[in-house]
Amino acid sequence: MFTDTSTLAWRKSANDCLLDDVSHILGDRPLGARQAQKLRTRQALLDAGLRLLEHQSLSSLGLRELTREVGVAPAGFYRHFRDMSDLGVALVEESFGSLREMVRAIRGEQAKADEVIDGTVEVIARYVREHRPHFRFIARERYGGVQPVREAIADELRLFAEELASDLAAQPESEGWSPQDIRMLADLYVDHMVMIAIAFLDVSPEDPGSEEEIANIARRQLRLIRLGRSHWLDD
Amino acid sequence: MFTDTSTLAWRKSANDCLLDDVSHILGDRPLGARQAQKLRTRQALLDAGLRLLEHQSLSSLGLRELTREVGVAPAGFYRHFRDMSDLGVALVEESFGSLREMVRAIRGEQAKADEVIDGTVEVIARYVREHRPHFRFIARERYGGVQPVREAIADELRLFAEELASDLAAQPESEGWSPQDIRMLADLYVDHMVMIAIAFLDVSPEDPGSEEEIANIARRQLRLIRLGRSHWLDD
DNA sequence: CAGTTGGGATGACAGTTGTTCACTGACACC
DNA sequence: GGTGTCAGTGAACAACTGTCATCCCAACTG
Repeated sequence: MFTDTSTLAWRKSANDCLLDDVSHILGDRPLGARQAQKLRTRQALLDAGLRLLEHQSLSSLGLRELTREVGVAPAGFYRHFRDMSDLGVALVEESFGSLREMVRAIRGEQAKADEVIDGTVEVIARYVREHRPHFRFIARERYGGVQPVREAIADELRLFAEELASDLAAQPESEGWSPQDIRMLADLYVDHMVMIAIAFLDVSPEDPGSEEEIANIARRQLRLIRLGRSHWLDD
Repeated sequence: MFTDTSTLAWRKSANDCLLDDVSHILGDRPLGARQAQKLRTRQALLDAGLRLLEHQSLSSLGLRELTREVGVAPAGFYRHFRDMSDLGVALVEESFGSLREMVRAIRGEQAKADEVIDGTVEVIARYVREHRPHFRFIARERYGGVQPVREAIADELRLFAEELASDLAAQPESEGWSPQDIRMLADLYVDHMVMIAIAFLDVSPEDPGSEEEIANIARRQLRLIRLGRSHWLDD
């Protein structure tokens, strides 16, 4: 009798607002209700973590605090993650996963310079708008207290910079550029795109006025960098 | 008999490597051994905090952990700070205090563009070299979990950007520039100087090779921005 | 020289924390 | 249909946390 009620209580707390989100991961194939349930609680831990991390940093997030939020016994946490920094790394992957989608949109289209800049700023704004908790987490932990998480973020950003560098190298404006210079330009761009995203972060909640102001500044900054790029080989 | 030993033990732990550091604050005037002692323990708390914060973030630093390090009773902490974020704000002021000195050195001298850039990068490198714990703290907490500290850092950086903007406005290259454009350039510079400092942070310990490499990249990035600046009004 | 002040020590308070353990019962597989 | 696997449980652990009222005694004031 007790087992039933407790199971139901767990079902309720673990499932709400999750069933749809993971269904596409499971696919149409029967993956076994067992593993599906495990994935669902794992996702519930990640979601609750992201929620709690909106107003604190990972190093101050308690294991019990998290499991309490999900409605799982403290010990259950260890079935999914070795420790808190393990969960943090998983959150990093999740965050950059959703980012990568949006980036591909930009990489694909070839347009003239100003359109690229406008599109870039718009994609950054949209990413922050639609994934604010994710990016807030990234910004907090990029130089935060948990080493493995810091390294995971650094790796993702390095990867991002490398992709951008190869994109830049393929452009006609890069003729005569050394690989090192292209890389330093890519780093400059990546750093500033992160700064732009952070600027959106602090102001965005339903305030289209200042969001547009930030976007305006961001566009001009990117344009200035592009201007410097186009005169790099002038002597 | 017990009181003596405990007092001595406290004296020892609170004073080491501190007596010289605060002497210039106390001045030559007799300030009262009473208040001098208070200042000394306050400073000891700040120093120990900075030491402990080298490998963790402020939100995870415990009050007892800190007082234990200093050799002071836990309750004694409240004589000097209301709470941890109060100490954090004090550390922010301390950090930017030492930075401000070095910045004035750059602001004063007028030289040609490349020399300014080289000097800037050198000053950043020196600041990180000589005040690594301070800057590590700033980098960690700039977007960290403690709101008052975050705001204190943001205020200091805004002040810094405003000073830089007024410097830029006074330069002949800024003729025809709108105040908004000058401000956006100043923000761009400040953000990147912070990024440069962070880059120095991760690599500096007795590795002149990679320090010089970072400096090289930083110089080229700043030069590219300056190039963009000088063509901003080209049409 | 007394009296007051206040920096600091003390010890206990009531919670909280991360981690481990044996255990259970629903699922998956043969 | 029986059996092993394993996600999740709940209790117990020791260590830790911030906060408080209280006392001590050196340092200041008059």
